[in-house]
Amino acid sequence: MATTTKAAERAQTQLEYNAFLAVCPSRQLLDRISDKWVVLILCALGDNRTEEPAPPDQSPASPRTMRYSEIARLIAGVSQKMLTQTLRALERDGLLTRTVIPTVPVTVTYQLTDLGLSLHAMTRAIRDWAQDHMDDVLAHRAEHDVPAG
Amino acid sequence: MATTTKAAERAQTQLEYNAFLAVCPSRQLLDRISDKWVVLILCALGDNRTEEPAPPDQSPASPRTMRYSEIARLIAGVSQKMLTQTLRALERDGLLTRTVIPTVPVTVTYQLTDLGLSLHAMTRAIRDWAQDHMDDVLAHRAEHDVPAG
DNA sequence: CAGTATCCAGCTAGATACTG
DNA sequence: CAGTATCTAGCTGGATACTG
Repeated sequence: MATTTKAAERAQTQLEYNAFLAVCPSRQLLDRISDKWVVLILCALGDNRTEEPAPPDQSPASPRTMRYSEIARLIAGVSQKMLTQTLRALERDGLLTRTVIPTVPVTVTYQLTDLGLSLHAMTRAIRDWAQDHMDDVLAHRAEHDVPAG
Repeated sequence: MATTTKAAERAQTQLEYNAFLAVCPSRQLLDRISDKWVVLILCALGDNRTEEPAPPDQSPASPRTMRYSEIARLIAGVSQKMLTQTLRALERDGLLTRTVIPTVPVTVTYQLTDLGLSLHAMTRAIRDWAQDHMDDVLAHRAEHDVPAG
């Protein structure tokens, strides 16, 4: 079938593609953190106090536990659909725990697991990088965008 | 206009949303690394020798310079459109340099800048995390997916 | 070889309404 | 309060064809 010539080529390269990805497991994680809501939720649960080092004597056992509505309020721009969907995915992956408290109006709390906290450390490192270098990136971008000069 | 009640509420929360993001610059970087091609290109240019520590005496000045077609071949699954588009975006952000050599069939090479290399260090750290913990994630996922038990 | 331009399918994610 | 379900618009990204 000469009709699938281009497609066959693609299929061939797909094999190399997979081989490359096989040695590059970042792809697996990529699918997880490439979702901006994942990172923002991680950010919210792992570092909900804004850059503020909490006084250790006030809340010594800061559980970093947040209710659904708290997360929704903090991240705000997220829709219910995306928030629930992302939280469930993270729960499924063992990055956070979901606790249902059968009160009259049901209460649900979320908390990062150790695994989730370790990933949060990664994303926080990236955020630190961003704080250090984002100016450079934006400067380059602006310089590259000069109309004509 | 009472017709925009819901929209108005959203607009309100958007403000909080932005405020949260304002203190969380990871959003800026997220838009950059949330693209899987970005990470794969970074991976290709920053670490094209597969985990293999190159002998320092063989290629002491390993320039990590790759031609367009080399990158295309390594990542393969990427389309020309996405590859070019992503490379240009990264060049615009100062993460890599694009060099055009006016040979008879034009030659174009790409190379990470120091800035790009530092971001690559971040993504490599994440890849290391993935290698260490992805099994846990997959185990949790499988356990969570048990049909009925 | 490297890139541009166009067309289009598929997924993402937002809005809305309803439930326990 | 916390979620589920549905509909849909918009963006992403892939295929294809053409250029210098």
